Amino acid sequence: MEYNFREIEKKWQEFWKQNQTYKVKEDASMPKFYVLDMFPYPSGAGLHVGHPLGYIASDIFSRYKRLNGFNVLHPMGYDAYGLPAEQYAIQTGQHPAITTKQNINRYREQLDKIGFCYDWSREIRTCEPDYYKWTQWAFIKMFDSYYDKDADQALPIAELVKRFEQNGSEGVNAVTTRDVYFTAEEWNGFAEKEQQELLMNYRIAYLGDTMVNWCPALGTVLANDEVVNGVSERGGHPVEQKLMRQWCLRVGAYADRLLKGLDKLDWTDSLKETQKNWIGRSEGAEMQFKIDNSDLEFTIFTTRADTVFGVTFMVLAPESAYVDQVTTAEQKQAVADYLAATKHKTERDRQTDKTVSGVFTGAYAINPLSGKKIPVYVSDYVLAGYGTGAIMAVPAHDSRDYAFAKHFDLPIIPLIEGCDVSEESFDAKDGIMINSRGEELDLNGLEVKAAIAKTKQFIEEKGIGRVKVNFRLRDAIFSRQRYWGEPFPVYYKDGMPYMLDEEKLPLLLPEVDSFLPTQTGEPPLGHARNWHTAEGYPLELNTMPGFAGSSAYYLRYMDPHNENALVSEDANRYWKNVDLYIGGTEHATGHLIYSRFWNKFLFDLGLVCEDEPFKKLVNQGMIQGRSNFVYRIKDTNTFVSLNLKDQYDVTPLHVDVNIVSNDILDQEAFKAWRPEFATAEFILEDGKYVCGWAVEKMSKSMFNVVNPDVIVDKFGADTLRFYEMFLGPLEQSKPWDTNGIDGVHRFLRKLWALFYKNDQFLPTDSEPTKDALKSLHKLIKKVSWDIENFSFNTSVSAFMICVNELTAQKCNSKQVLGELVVLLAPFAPHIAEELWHALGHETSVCDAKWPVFNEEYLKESNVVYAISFNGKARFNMEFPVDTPKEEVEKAALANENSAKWMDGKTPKKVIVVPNKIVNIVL
RNA sequence: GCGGAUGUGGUGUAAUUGGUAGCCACGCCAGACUUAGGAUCUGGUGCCGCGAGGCGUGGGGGUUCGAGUCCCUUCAUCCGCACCA
Repeated sequence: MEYNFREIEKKWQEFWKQNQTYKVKEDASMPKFYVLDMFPYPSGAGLHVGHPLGYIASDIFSRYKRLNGFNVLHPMGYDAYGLPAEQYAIQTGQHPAITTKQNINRYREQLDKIGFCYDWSREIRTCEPDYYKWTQWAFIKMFDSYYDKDADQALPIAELVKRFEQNGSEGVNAVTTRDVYFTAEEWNGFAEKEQQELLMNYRIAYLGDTMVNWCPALGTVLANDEVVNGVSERGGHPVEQKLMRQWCLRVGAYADRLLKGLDKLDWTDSLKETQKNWIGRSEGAEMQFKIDNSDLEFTIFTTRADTVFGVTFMVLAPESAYVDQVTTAEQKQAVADYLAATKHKTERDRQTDKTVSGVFTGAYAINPLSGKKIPVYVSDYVLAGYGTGAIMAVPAHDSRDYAFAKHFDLPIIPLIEGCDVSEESFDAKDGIMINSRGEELDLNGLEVKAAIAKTKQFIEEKGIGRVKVNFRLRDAIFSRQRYWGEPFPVYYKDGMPYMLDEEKLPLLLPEVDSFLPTQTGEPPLGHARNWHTAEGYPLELNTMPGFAGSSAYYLRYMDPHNENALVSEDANRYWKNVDLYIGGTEHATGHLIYSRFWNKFLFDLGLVCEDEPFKKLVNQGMIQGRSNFVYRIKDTNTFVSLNLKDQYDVTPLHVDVNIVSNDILDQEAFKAWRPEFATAEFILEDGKYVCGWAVEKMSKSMFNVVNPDVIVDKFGADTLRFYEMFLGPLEQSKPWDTNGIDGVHRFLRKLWALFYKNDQFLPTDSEPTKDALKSLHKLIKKVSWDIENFSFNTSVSAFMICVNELTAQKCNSKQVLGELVVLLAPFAPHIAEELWHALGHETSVCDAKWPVFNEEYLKESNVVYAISFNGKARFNMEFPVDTPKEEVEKAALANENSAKWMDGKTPKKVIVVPNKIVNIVL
């Protein structure tokens, strides 16, 4: 019997479906394990061979855990809202729901062929109402909550209102957009609208004014990467910075917890580091500076409080509210011109353009410690979004301030002993302070760190500032002027937003005639008819961004059909959180931050039992494309093989990798590929046409996309699964190279040959040999360790070695082969299932037991030691196992060969190494 | 600029975590059987050298009886973040 993978794979995929082999239920008698893949956005291009890499790894791990007695939750679904479907809709008029559904069907078909153990009864799609109902629901909860700093958690806004009614803002320590103070009397006297506006300052989901890239011609907000040189990437329309009222999530309130939570997680250091940088905690101080001859004062943030005596000017961000207030009449025009100029720069331009620019406001501030008068400037190197949007400039010790000071010829005062600031600033935070004595504060002679501490203490005592921790992490902008996204459960009354009743959820995405913005510049939902509540209040026109639906999806898999809750308490208690999450590193600062935030919020409300969603996270590497080239002799239709091409004047052309095998071109397929090549002629080497190759991104335009279906059809799913793992370490990026897949396929055939020779079934009930048990147990040990440590590529090699050994031994023991099949099941489930049944088992190999490793089988009767002199191995000696070190040492020295190598010298030292080496140092 | 990673045969990689570097494959070479199949099997294959032997993990230095692995330094490549005060 031949290894007919097509028949085998079809047969068992059908069997698993019939028997619902992969369906899981909560079962208190079994330990749970939750393995999750980052769910895909179903794009029109379908899966290429790089996509399943992580899925295969998680599938292996899931199956392994199941064989080890765990109740494994391993679900799959689709992140179905997104831009490409909408853009396709704009171009073709095809409704995004239709394209999305088609794409999902295609994905599913491709996934099914690979033989994953997903429980498809738990599938979710973010664009389905029974799913996005819970996205909308969570949004309402966020709207109805505020972040209490004393409790260090989110609390119901209703409780806050009660406190306002009794005591006003007094004693409330909450995360806010800006500081506000009012009494209970004032609060109770406010009209409804005023109260709502004040509460917006506290809500976790709030309407806020944020700076965006606004493109008036397109009527939409653009992301930074959609803007090039101040114009839109599509159409070249001007883009400006605009303050827009948008829904925001107060992610910043969770900054500290998001940072601290990382310590508990089993993530890679590099990923944790990326998140740490993104959150960007920095300790410093806020300080007030008064404006000369005015009651005005403004606050700055600094991490270098010690350098306050070196402040020679102040700088405000162009967007700072202080700018208008401090600018003098004489400077009004100059400042206005500068602001107009910066307005047309995108944030990205401002970051790339390092030339110094700025303008004097005419105002002077007073240094609160030295009493000196210092000029106040406006410059776009100060960001409105960080700290207070204003800085004290210390040119001697900050390179940006230094550049500014040089440009505007402002004084530079060195504050650290021995530093040279004639050419550049001295930014390092160490040294002894000088030039830092004021009337009340003297920092001279102190180390920088001590000086920072002393200054902080001083300004707090004097009430001119306070210690402050700042985060780089900003609140998430949550509005998109798009159609294909979750509608907000929001309506407007008197210009203020209100939430729909939870019973009214889901608020269905309405039909529209056009997916473009309206004539008046409203988002696409402006086209919807009857887009208002029953009472006639207008509904929100924005939709939610991509990360909304993916933030809590992992919870929904626990209880996907629950109509009354996102997840029931029981299901959540059982499954808790994700034990293993596998996905790309590109989500490090997006999805993985938002999702943690979203989960912590639900945790605060007591709705979920774990405060971190993903315990262990593994990032699989990207699979790049391996392009092939043919070389056309210029102005001809003749193509020359790779190693002869230098003899001609040639143009390399990309050729479809699917008509090339092991870099040999299929000439007939090439002629049929495109009409212009039908008459192609070839100059061959050794009768073959050899193609060139290069590693490039996998994309249609490079003709290097390899489709998993094609591989499955040619070699089988088990070969594909094995080969993807064999390619290299999971976390590493690597090019796909179909060359080499033969080796893995050959291995599966060798395995098959252990069971079948012609039509004869080889395994018998014979007693396993010592050698066979040794080969097997070596494999059990290796594969178990490898799977636990995600070292799948080395496992594949171990399988090959084991099968080679068993073949050489002519092993036919059912016992040994049976255990081998179980070890194989996570990697190559189809062939494993087939052989498992061939061995006489009735039930699925998925329900088998993982073999138990027994050290005894690996023990050798004799041990060979390499005898080395000064680290160089010279000859071998054999000892019975467990010979004491001392005896080995003695015997080695007494050996006649040793005498030759020692040449009469006395050894200085003899070391018996656990690795069976005796090193004699002369 | 800051941070993270990686550097081993012609190629993908491995190395019991400080213990004989190159496992397992691809490719290549030779042979067998076939003979148009990109099939299968066996053997060989780091480099230099006829050889004994020598040299070899990006380069240089160090620790050690012993270094791909640890330390210092340097180069190269890749990936994040980037005027964050």
